[in-house]
Amino acid sequence: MQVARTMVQTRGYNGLSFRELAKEVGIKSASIHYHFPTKGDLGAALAKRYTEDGLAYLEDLRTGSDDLRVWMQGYTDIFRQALVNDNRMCLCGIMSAEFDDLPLEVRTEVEAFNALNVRWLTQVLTVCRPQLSEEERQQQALAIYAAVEGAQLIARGRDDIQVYDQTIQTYRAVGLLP
Amino acid sequence: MQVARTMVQTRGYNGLSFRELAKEVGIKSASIHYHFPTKGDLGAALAKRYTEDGLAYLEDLRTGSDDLRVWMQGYTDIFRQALVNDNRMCLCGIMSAEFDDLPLEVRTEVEAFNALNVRWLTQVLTVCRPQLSEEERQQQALAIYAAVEGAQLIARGRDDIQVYDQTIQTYRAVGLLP
DNA sequence: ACCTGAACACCGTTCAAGT
DNA sequence: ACCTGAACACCGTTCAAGT
Repeated sequence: MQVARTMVQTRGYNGLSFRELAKEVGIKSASIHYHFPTKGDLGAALAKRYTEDGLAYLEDLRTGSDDLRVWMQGYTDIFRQALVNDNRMCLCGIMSAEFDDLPLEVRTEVEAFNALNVRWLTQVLTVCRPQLSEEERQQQALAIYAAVEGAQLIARGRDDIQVYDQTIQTYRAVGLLP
Repeated sequence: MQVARTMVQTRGYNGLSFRELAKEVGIKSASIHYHFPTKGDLGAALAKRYTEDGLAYLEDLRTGSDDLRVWMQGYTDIFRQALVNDNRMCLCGIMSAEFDDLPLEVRTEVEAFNALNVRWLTQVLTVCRPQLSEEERQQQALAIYAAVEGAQLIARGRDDIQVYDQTIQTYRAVGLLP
């Protein structure tokens, strides 16, 4: 699954190949089908674990500090890290782009990841923008998440980490990011 | 090329199939290779024309009105239109996600599209935010473009046009969009 | 319980052959 | 100038067969 995750993050769900994956881990492609009957099963499992890992990271981040700056820095850093690491993308970001090609079970997991991000960001906004209504907070959280994913997408298209850093910086300067 | 463009916008570059495309337009896949020797040639041609169409649209928009609101509404509307139209994505946005799989000639065209957007937005910012330096304007233009692409990406992942509208609205409220 | 080889219908690509 | 059929090595998937 480690290898498969990296493949999807660099080449997308459509770019993930059972045969290539099998070669990488030293078994035959038919053997992978024993563990994950279809590509959809593998994709869903990948997105599920990705979301679980993200949840653990974000929980640690929030409990490990009470500094808003640390929280947001930690948040934008995960997306930054993917780019630094071989110009990869967020697993669910790249899968969102392929949405129409995604089996139903994969879509569900991608949606769960989106929901996680919006939920976490909404909680952060509860602390730093208490004057807003819950609905306004959720909309801002969604906007922040969308903007960060967009920054990653464009920076990747340029293969330039500076594009990401400058865009995040601009989001901050303009007040979109707390 | 019309059919191919739609295919990429819904399923991505990797989801584009010569055989399926051939069936759709009523010839054999080998015949398409006569016009576009490789998939990269087709992809590059698609991105090139897409950029040309975008350029024409944005030029008309800017010369057809001198109202900033009309300009920005027109800008966010093209990206909105793709979603309304069968939940499609910006051709170059979806290709950015598949960047590592893209042949060099396609990458070049994707970059040209990015550059076009940043250039146009920078010009708009020259009018409405003249106090900024040229460099600041370019960075803001890039941030706006990235945020709009991100909004489209996330809205598509939810198959919900309201997510796009609300996110754009939030960008506006927060001052990211003029 | 886990793996494999062989088969199936797909894919991009090539090329000799047709009009 | 444009198209085609057949071949090549790829793909996900299935399944009978092995340990």
